[in-house]
Amino acid sequence: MSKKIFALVDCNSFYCSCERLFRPDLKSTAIGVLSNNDGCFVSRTPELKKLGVKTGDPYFKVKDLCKKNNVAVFSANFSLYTNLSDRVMKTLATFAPRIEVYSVDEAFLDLTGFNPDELVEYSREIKRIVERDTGIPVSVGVGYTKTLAKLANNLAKKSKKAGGVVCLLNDKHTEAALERTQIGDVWGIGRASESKLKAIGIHNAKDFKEYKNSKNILKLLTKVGLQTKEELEGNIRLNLEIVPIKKKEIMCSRTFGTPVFDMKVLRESISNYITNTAEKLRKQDSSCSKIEIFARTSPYKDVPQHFAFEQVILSGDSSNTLKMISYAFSAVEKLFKEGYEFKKAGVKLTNIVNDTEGQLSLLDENDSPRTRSLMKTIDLINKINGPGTIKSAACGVNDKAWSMSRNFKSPRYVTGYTELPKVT
DNA sequence: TCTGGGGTCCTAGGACCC
DNA sequence: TCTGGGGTCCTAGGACCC
Repeated sequence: MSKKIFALVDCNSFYCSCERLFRPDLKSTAIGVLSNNDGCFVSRTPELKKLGVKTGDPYFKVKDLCKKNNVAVFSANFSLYTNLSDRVMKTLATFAPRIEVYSVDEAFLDLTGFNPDELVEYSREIKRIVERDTGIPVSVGVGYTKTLAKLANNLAKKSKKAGGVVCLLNDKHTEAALERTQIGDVWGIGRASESKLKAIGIHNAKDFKEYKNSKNILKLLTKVGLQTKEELEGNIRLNLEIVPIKKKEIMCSRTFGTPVFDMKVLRESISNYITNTAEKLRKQDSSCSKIEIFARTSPYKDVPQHFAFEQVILSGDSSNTLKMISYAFSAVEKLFKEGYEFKKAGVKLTNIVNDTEGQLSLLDENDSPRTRSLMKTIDLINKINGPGTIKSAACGVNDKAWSMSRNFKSPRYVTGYTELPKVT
């Protein structure tokens, strides 16, 4: 059996590239895309990076800089990005027998069995075709583990010489790549782990790989950190996940466009979040028995602060939106406090179980087959006709005072429910 | 680098029990 | 009442990612 080979294909400045696709006039302009509620930057083109704007920078802090430099700023337009993402993934799927869609802008490909000597060329072909057929520029990294493919991809983005493709399939290349990669840039090593590793003299990926005392790594970073080290050594610890792993918790939270003082309005927002999470729950054929609900004031504003939290235990496992909303309502009544300006709220579903397990139970409190088929029908209608075509009255009407600010939203170039125009 | 958005998983350590 | 041993379950908060 031949050695496994992984490729990671990652879209360059994905959200910005999506906006640019429909605005060719912005070809060499600095572009930035803001998170929900126009909070902070989540995607930046190299031109914007050069101006010193970082991921996570709050927009208001660099507003002047952006104005001065004619930066094109957009509110996130997720339905557009999802739509283009699907096109990219479909194209990628034609290049490998097995593919894991890792996030909206990244996919791992199984290239096991390909001749390693031909993979640079093949990766360039992938890059070329994706760009030709979707208009989205991508980078490709190849390695013997996912972590190495990820590392290769980082270098492909950084190095001009690489032309967007880096393959780490021989020891010499790999050693050099590991040495060039700062420890904090390794996938899975965040800030906390970075400082712990630096404290014991590990500064780059090569130091980490060659560090002999695995027990110490286990102690410092737990098994997750050790797993990363082993992946850098070329030992597979993370496999391709073709079928998405079922989530153990599902969350939805939003910052409000305008503060909320009214319990009725808060209930309406919570109903929407329940609707959103319950749909995800059903999509993975699960039910849950616990809902956590929170609402909070803005910690950045000089107003009376309050963090309200309630959790409700459902009678039996459920994925029934209507039942869950009614439980959530009583929780909101408990947590709401008059006189505070709530700026953010959310829900989290936990105690998630497989539906198949639930169905074996004879408890009356679990969802009936009738309820299940009602929910399935609603999901189908919303899938065909668009989100929110059918929803609980508790969710309110479309034009909500509390909904997100999106002051820089691009027009609706595409919808999720029709074929995209051909991009040339 | 006080990182003003959203989401998920992991684990240390407490509660409880034998 | 204090102490020790050992196990399971649960949760808050840490950590990481996009």
